[in-house]
Amino acid sequence: MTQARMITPLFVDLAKVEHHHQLACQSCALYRLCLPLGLHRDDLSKLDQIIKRSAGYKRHQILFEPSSSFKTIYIVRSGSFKTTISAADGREQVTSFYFPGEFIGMDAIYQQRYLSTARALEASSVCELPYERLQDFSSKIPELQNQLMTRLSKELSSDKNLLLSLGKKTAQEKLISFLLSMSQRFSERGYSATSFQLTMSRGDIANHLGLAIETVSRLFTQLQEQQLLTIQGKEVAILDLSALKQRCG
Amino acid sequence: MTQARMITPLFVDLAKVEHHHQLACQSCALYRLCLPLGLHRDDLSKLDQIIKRSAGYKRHQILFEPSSSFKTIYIVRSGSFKTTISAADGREQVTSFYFPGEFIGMDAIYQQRYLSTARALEASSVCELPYERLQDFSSKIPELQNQLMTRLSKELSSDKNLLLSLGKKTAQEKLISFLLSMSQRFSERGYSATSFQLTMSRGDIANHLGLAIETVSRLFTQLQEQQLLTIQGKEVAILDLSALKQRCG
DNA sequence: ACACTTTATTGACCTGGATCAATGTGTGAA
DNA sequence: TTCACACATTGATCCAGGTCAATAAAGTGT
Repeated sequence: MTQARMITPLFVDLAKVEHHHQLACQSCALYRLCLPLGLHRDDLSKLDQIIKRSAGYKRHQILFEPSSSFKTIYIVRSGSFKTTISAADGREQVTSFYFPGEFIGMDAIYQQRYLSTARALEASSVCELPYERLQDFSSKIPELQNQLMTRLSKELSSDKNLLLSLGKKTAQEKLISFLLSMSQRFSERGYSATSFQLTMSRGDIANHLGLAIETVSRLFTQLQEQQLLTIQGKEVAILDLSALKQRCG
Repeated sequence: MTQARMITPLFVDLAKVEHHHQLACQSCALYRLCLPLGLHRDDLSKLDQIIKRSAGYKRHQILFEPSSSFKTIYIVRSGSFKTTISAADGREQVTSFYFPGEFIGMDAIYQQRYLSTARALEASSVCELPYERLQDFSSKIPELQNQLMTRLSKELSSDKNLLLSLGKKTAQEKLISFLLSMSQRFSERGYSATSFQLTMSRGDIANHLGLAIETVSRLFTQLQEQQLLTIQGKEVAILDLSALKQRCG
């Protein structure tokens, strides 16, 4: 989500205000995608007071890991993150990518312990929601409670769709599904649905989809040969969105 | 979860009361595993009034599917269920199995539409929680709200663990992880951790783990040859639990 | 007890994608 | 600008697990 790729006004102000850590939700460019949506004006300003705007995270910097104590749910403010879960022997699975307005760390509510490790994919920043205070608030503000449940349920839905990909789809279908999901998320954020910059490496994509790096690389080449997209480095241009939709299973 | 396999007092009364659809939560044998845990006596009796105890479902009967309108979250009262999610071309992925005390349908909160199809694996029954009324209640009862969030988060955790299995584990590790998860869930419910009856078919297990039926069958044979367990039909006896734990990755 | 259907096992063979290996292409530090 | 190192592509080969095929059990209804 680099500044260079912005094509609509939604994020125009983000660069300017990036350093104003205590910017109120009401004037945040993410308002339409974020938690406060649907909250009353005065509820929102109360919520505002418990939210801490963090300093930035650098590429590869850890936001939390299983050894961190769970106190906070994070919302991406700018940039992007990945979460990974580890097997006993160190094998890792990239479970999700997160973009502005999305919540990270909700799987820690059960067990009060982060299940996964979250790392920045690029220079990024987050808002921190102290979970205990969020609980207090949401018992007073039904709409907030509703938002939290909806977000949890949304993550559940996307994990279940990924299960379908991992369990039943071919390598090509997996990669196309992934690209379409990226396309949709960029477009929801006011960027082009057909031309965007991936923030994760080929290795991250391959791992996330249960494939080898080489397979991902070959598939990109193949999709280019079929004139469905172009890709150079991290820059993707989708040439035939509907053809891709037909091939994703 | 057949009556024949009960070995502790936890479920002793369940057979007798099975037909009392309006049995109160307070006297339900599932109390310790279920939603009401931690609720005050009077809150509980209020909750009781919005819960509907359903009639039974037969093996293979559908509890809900994506075309059903979302109004209800279900809790398994007896028996077991599976949920499947479908690709456009009809391929299905078994996303979860559900046992007594577990919640089905939480992925429908986002979008207000069931994402998956839920089917009974055996003769089963559920409690129905009308979601709207549950929302009203949980804004008055913080502990209930907390329970709901925790359940959502728990399902998120187990889905993420399944992602790790599907993405990074070998066929044998997948099957062992699955058996250990079953073992734990039976044991939480007062059944033996080492001797239990699977309620799902080989096909369901294979599908859930992203394997072919034949592979599952061969792996069972192989694990028997290695003296780690015995299996005849659906009856499993784990002979060396700790050896299995070492091999699940 | 019977026939009939569904589910599970076992063997033989095949293939999609992994692995191994070599080379090419950024990209950031000094 | 150059070095150094991480990341990406491409080709050759291999194998875990899938597919196909043939029985064998285990349910299920009559």
